[in-house]
Amino acid sequence: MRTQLPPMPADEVLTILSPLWPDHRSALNYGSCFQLLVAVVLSAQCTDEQVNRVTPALFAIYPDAQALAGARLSDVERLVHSTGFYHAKARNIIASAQQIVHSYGGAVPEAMEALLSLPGVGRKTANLVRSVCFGLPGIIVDTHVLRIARRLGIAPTDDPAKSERMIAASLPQEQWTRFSNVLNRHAKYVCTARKPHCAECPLAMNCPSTQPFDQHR
DNA sequence: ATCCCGAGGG
DNA sequence: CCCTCTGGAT
Repeated sequence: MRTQLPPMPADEVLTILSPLWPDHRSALNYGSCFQLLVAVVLSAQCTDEQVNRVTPALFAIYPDAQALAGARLSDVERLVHSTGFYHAKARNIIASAQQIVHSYGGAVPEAMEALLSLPGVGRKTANLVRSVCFGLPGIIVDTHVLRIARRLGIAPTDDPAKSERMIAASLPQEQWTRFSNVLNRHAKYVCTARKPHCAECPLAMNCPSTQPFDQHR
C-alpha cells in the first residue's frame, strides 16, 4: 500500500537541510584537542549534556594527556561513572593519554591510523577529532547519521563502516564534514530514533521511510 | 521495559 | 557477523 520512493541524492538532501542547521559546532564542551578527544570517547551511548556534566571536574584535575596518563583508574572511574560504560571508558582514556604522551609527544595525532590505534577511539571518534581539530574531511557516522542515511535510502545499511563508505561515495570530499554535521543535527532533533517528527521535516515528501500519519522504525 | 551521539572482542 | 559493556532518559 505504501508507495516506495527512490532514495534522495545526498547532495540534494544537504542543499535542503543545510540552511536549517547553520550552527554545526559540537555540543560538547572542551578546551583543547585532547579534551575534545576525551569528551567524544565519553559520549558513547550517552548524551552530550551528560558528558558536559562530568568533564568540568575531570578536566580540572586532568587537563591534558600528561596529567591523565598518571591518573589512578578508580579516580577516573568515579569521575566518569554517570556517562555509562565507565570501566572501559576510564581505562581507555587513561591508556590513550599514556599512548599520546609516549608515542606522539603529548599531542593528539591527526593521522587516521594513529588515532585508531588509541584505545577507545574508533572511526566515528577519529573522524570527528580530525574534522574539528585539523579541518580534515571525513564522514562522521554516529548513530544519528547512520539512522537518517538508512531511512533516506542514501546508505541502506546498519553497518557504520559501510554507511561511511556509501555516503563518501555519494558526495564530493569538500561536503563530507558539512553533511555529517547537518545530518547529525537533523537526525537528532527531527528524524529522531523513537518518534520521528515527519510532519516538520522538509524531506518527508521525498523520503522513502515517511509513512502516512508518521510512525515507523 | 526499552532505547541510546561506540568500540572491542569472540 | 554477533555479543558485551553501563547509566540515564523516555
